[in-house]
Amino acid sequence: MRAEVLQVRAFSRAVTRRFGALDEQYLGRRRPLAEARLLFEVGMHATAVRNLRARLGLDSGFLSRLLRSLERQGLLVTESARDDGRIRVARLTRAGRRELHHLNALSDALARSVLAPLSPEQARRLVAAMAEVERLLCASSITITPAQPGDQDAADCRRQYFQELGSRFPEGFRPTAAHALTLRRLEPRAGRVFVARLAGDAVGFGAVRRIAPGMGEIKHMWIAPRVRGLGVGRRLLAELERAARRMRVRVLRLDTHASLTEALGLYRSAGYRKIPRYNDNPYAQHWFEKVLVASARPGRG
Amino acid sequence: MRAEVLQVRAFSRAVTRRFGALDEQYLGRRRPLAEARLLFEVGMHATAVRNLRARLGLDSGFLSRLLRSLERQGLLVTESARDDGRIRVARLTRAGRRELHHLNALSDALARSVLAPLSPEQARRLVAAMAEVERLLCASSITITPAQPGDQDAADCRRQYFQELGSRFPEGFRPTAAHALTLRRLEPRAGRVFVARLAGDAVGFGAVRRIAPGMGEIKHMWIAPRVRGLGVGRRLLAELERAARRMRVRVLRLDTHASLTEALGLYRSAGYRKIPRYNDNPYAQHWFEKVLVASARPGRG
DNA sequence: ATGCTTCCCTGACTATAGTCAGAGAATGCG
DNA sequence: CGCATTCTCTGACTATAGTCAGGGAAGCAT
Repeated sequence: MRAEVLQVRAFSRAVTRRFGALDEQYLGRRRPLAEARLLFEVGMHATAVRNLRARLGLDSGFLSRLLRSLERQGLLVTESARDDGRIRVARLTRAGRRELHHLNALSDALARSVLAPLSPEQARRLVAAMAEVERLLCASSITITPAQPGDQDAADCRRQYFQELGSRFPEGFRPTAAHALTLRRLEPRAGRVFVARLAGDAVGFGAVRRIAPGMGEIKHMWIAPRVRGLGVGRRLLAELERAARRMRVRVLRLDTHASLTEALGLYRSAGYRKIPRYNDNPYAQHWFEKVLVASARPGRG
Repeated sequence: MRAEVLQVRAFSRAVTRRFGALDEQYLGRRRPLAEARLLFEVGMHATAVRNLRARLGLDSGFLSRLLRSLERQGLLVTESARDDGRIRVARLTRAGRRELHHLNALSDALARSVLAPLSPEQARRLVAAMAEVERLLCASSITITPAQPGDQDAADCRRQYFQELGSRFPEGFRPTAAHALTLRRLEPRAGRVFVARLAGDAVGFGAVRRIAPGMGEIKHMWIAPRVRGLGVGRRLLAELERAARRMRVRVLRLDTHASLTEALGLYRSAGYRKIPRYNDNPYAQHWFEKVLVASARPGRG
C-alpha cells in the first residue's frame, strides 16, 4: 500500500508538472486559462450555465463574470432556455467556434509535442497506459451518494433506465403500478435511493426498500452505458446493502429480466442466490436473495 | 496518429482535473499552493535559492517573497553559503520540518483517496499504468540540445562519465591525453557536444568530432543511470549523427570498451559495423563504423 | 583597485482567480 | 394566489500569482 501511494504521488507530480506547464504555455497564452477552459466546456452546442458550473466546479458569480467577458469578446451568447426561463444557455458564436478550433489545434500540438520525442513503440505504450489511467481515474472519481428527495438526477436516471428496458426486453416495457411507486414514495421511511455521479453528471442509480420486517428489496439498479465495466454497479450494490443493514434489513431480495446479463452476473458474483418467484413482476424471470452479514470492510465494493 | 493525439488530450484533461482539484483541496487548504510547493522543494536538507528557482521555474522576486513569508511563519531560515557569499541557502526549521511532514501526510491521503474507491485489482492496474506513464513522460521531457562552449553541465557529465568508467573497467581508468582534448577544444570548429537535460538537470551528453576529411568520431557518450532504458542514448546518437552530417561527415567511427555492454548493443542496433582497430586507445576493445546516408525522418531516434 | 557579473532582495504594479451577500426573475407547490 | 425555491447576475471585496525595474553585496578577472 505504501509503495502504491508513493507511485500515485510521483505520477501526480510528473503529470501536473508536464501538462500543467504546457497547458499554460499553449492554451493560456492568448487569454486566461479559465476562459479557455470555459470555451472548451461550452463546446460546439448550446450548454446550460448550471451544467457548466457543475462540470468546471466554479462559483456562480465567477462563472457569470467569465461568461460576460467572453460575451464582450463576441465569442458566445447566452439566452434563456425555452422550457425554463431561469436557466440560461450559452452558445458559441461563429467567432467563438473559430476560437475553439484554434484552441483545439493548440491542444493537438501540445499532445504531439509529448509524443514526438518518443520512438513509435514508446508512443504506442504511452498512449495505451494513458488510456488505462484515464479509465481508472474516471472510475475512481465516480461518487455514490444518497439522493435528496425529489432529486432531479435520480428522476433522469429512472427515465433512461425505463427507456433502456424498453429497448432491451424483447417484449418491450411499460412501467406498471409497481414500478410507479418509486423514488419519491420510497424516501425517507421505506427506502433509500443512491445516485452515482461523475463530474456533476448522474451516471447511475439504484434503490433499496423494505418489503417486510427484516426484509428488503433492491430496485432500479442502472448504470449509464458510458461508465459500464468500471465496477460502479458493484460499488452501488455494496452501498445499497450497507443502507439496507442500517434499515435493519437482514435479507435482501431482487428480481431481474433474463435479458439483463450483466446484472445477472453481478448479482451472482456478489453472493446472491437464486430463489423461487416471490412477486408478480411480469418482466422478471429470475429472483435472487442474499443474507446480509456484518461487513468487514465498509467503504469497499 | 490522430487517435493517439486525442487520447493524450483526454488523458491530460482527466488527470489535471482530478489531481489539480485535489492538490488545491488537500495541500492548499492551509496556505497558498506556491508556499506548499516551496516547502516540498526545500525538503529536509538545505537548498540553494538559485536551485529552488530553477526547479520551480519561479521569478526571482516572487520566490524571494515566498521565502520571506515562510520565514515570518518560522518555517525556514536562510543563510549565506559558506563558499560563496552571494548564494543564499534555505533550510527548514524544526517547525518547518513538522509542517513538511504534515504536507506529506496530506499528499498521502490524496493518493489514497484516488485508490480507495477502486477494487484491489483496479488499484493494482492503475498503479502499474501510472508507473508506465510516468516513465514515458520522463523520457518525453528529456531534451537534447547543443552545449554552449564551456557549459558547466557538460563538464559535470564528463566527470561522472570518467568516474563510471573507472568503476566499470576491470583495469580501472585514467584519462589519457587523448581524453583530455575534449569539450572546450572541440567546439565550435572541430566538433559538437550535446547535452541531455531533464527538468534542469543534465542527464547525459555526447560529442562528435571530425578526425579526417569526411570522417568523424563519436566520443564520450554517457547517460545518467537514472534515465537509462528510456531511449535517450538512441536519441542522443541520432542527434550526433545529424550534427556529423551537417559537418559534412560521411563516415562515423567510434571505439568502446568490451565491458560497456549497453553501448555495444546500441551501436550494433543503430547500424554500426565492427571494423579493425583504427586508433591506439588503450581502453578500447571494439571499433565500429557507420556510413551515414540522408535521413528519411529527422527528429526521430 | 576597478569594472563586470552573479545573486538575491525590495518596491511598485498587474493579472488572475476567486468569495460572498444580496437582488431580481422564473418556477413549483399547496 | 402566495410563498418558497431555483437560477443567474452584479457589486464589493480578497487572495494568489505573478512581472518588472532597480539596487546592494559578493565574487571574478585583470
